[in-house]
Amino acid sequence: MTDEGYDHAAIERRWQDAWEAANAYRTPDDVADPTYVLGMYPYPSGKLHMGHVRNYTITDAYARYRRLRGDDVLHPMGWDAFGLPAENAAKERDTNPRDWTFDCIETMKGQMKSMGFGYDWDREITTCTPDYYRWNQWLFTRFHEEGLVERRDAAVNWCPSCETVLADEQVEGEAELCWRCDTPVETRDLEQWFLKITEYADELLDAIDDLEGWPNSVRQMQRNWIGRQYGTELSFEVEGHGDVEAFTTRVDTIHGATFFALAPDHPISEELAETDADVRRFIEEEADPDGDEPNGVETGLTAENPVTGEAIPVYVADFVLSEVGTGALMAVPAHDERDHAFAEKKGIEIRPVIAPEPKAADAEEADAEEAEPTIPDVEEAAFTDDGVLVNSGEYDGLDSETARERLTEDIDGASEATQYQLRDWGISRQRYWGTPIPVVHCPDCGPVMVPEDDLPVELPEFINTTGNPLDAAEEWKETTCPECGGPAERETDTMDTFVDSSWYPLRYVSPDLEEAPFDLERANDWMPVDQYVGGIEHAVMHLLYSRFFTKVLADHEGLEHREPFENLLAQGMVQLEGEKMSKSKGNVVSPQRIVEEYGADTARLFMMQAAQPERDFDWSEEGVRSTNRFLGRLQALVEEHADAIAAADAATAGSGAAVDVSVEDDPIAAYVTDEVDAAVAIATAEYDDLTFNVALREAQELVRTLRSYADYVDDPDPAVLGRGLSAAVRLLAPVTPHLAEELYARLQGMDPTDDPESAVTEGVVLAAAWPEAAVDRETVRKRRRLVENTREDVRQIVDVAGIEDPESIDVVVAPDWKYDALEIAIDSDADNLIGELMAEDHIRERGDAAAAYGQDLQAEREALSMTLRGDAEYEALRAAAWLIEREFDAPVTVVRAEATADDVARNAEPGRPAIDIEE
RNA sequence: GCGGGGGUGGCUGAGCCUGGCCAAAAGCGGCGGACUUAAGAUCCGCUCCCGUAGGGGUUCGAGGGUUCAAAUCCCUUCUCCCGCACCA
Repeated sequence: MTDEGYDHAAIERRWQDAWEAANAYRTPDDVADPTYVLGMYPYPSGKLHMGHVRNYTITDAYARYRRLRGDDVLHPMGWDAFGLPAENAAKERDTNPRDWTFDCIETMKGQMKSMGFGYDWDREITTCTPDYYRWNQWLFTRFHEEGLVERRDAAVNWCPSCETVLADEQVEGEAELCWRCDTPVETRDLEQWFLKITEYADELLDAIDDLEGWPNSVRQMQRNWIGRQYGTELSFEVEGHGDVEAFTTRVDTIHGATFFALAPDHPISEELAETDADVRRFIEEEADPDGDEPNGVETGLTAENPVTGEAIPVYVADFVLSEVGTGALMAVPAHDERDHAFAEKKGIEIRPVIAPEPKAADAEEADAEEAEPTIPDVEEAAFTDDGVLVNSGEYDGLDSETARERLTEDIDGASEATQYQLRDWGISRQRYWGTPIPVVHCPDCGPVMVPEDDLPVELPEFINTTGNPLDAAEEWKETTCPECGGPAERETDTMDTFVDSSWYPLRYVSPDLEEAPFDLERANDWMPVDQYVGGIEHAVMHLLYSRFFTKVLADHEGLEHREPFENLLAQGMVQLEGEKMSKSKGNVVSPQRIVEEYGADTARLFMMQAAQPERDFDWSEEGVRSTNRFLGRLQALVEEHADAIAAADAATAGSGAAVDVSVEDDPIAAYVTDEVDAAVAIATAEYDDLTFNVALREAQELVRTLRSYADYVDDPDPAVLGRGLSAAVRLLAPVTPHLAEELYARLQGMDPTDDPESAVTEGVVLAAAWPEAAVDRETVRKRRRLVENTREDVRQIVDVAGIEDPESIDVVVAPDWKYDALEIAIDSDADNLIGELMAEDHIRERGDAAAAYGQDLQAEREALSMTLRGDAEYEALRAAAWLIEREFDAPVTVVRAEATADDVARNAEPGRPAIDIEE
């Protein structure tokens, strides 16, 4: 690097030390309602990767921004410290998960500090400490008391490689692979602990509509996951087996049910397998629930259709899933594609009972004899839409929806039923490194909750074994029953780590509290999290479980919030050449290297200005270098002028207070002042929206303008330049905090290298206020457009007219009466605009000119919009005149139309000055 | 299949909700110029077509429609991406 580099290492170190010494990011317990900004806490895997850096730069930038705006901010960090990788790593390295985890935490914490993330480390939480996980246990017992915990024998997803059970959510794709190690998942029957999240299924689903601060994609994914369906539950009597429950959403098609199907693991199927060799062979060998082809075997039994009394054949079929509905279904080949395929294969009758709704037009034509529905041809393909019933006896002619209601009412034992795809949450894991489930198994009393006073149940020392280390910890396992005092054994399963993360935002509120998981009163004040940021991979699991926990805590613990996260941002990926960075692809860019080479500020700024936070973007070394150069130039610019600025007026320049510059005295300074306001107005709005990329572009643009000013003018006004630099530095401060602090101190005449203490205590951006803009965005937009259009017009004229070397350029701003006329035209709804205009004396006086302009206005009537007023346009153009002079190397005169010759002024309109160029 | 989000100038990508200063931001790439011994960096322009005074023409996946006016609203259609899925 060259003359433009700056000593990022020294600067970053200096300010990181300063912040730490000043405890700058501490949020005291007594603040009323801080803005709660949270990034998803990381799993301490060893090193920070780019995804982390992006995630936490977003939250840090937003937290810093809110702080500069004067908010109290809560911005904590912690560790999702339980989990399988620690166990595997411990085995590999012959250590234990605890030491390995804490090593990782130390490393990552150091990296976070070197990135300059401003966390309240006094609130740090680490889920693998008894201080934290005791509350998982406590919550488990509370859930139990409220009837939200269940122990049942369940077929579970078992990963043979991880030797543990997985939640449904942790099984990926059609191939059913373990989310961690991609091993095909097997099924096992085990006694498992479940949290009854299904009790909250309706609320979890319905409340999604109100999560307006969440991305639609995530909301939709949760809706799908919960998968609520309304239908009918009814029973078919299967000969020899009594009533068998089936669920259907299409009871209107029941007259077309031509067979009945059972899942291979349905109790009846299993019973049949014992005596029927064909059924057994099918279940054991042929059934392939993952295959595309529906397969099945006839049982020889029949089921009685509860409506028609008809006896239909019963099959065991592999496309029937025991987890869906009741594991048994009435099949209607005519109106269901899957049933149709199966019926075709087995030669089962396909009987249409729904016809398309006759078209309204047809109905009218055939009015007299009532439009007969046309029975669809279902031999080739099923007709799956709703329609009108046919071949359905007394129900003929009803529309599907009405028929469903009527049939559900009429059929004996049938009832409306709701099905969910959401299952209860199995939290048992046969692993060591997690929260021990606080249960004791007594031969006499059965499973007994560990009493609150005996919590936490702490993990024993790690034992390196192939199975579950807790099972091998004999001494630990042996205990007495809390109820009868007899000998008993501890539960050896631990909890899914998603339990830990389901309530951790609450723990930050009172991380050291010993009486409860969280301070209720403060949590009520501080929650919910105002802005949550993390990866889309948690769209369902973590975010759904957290919502569930929050609702339970609201119902039973007095929490006054039912949702944990008000606004959610799912950040995009950091890619390299369009591909996700991953170790296996070997295309990983190390944040550490970037920080060492360019500094944390460069890394942060590059990431934030590269793209909107929710978008994927490509890492580019070139982009990083150019960002680094930008910071170098900014630093040099401040350095060059700092002394003059500080000397001129430390109070004014440093604080960025309004500077009084008139266009008359110093048009260029006025232009710069306007641009400072413009940048502040826009960047502020963009920071509010978390569109850092736009905000930062504005800040960078401002620096460019300031540099042009300093270069173009012989002696730039230190007050003007100082105000601009001070604003620019603060606009960048959320993203490049170290350099911002350094430069802010310099602008106030301090030398942080000589006098770090006072620079820290007096100069910090942290203590400064966000810059204020003297204009609104709309004015900025109009002003910039005017200047830009005018410059472009001059260029065009010069170009089209072939003017080689302009002698002088006159810019004539329209007379006030035209602005008045424009305003009247916009407000007016009169047919004859000219008449209305001529009613104004001062316009009528203009004679032909007024009539001509009136006609123009009339012609574009609907498209008119208000510009700045004449004097504002005049000022803006005067201030910008230097840009034109600089470009064409010719003097530019900006005048009002009143002060110039009529023939030129005639062309001037609001928003569009007349231009006259002398060759 | 169901649900969600897209298709914009050489590329990336804003705009679309709330129609009109939108031939359409910004960045990249390309071209020209300034600076420099030179390169790099930086700065100033240009980058759909035509045009000797700011003009005109044709564009925003395709086709229709609404409107004085459509990239923006409506309908149809093609296509890409993401999530879920033998879901009863």
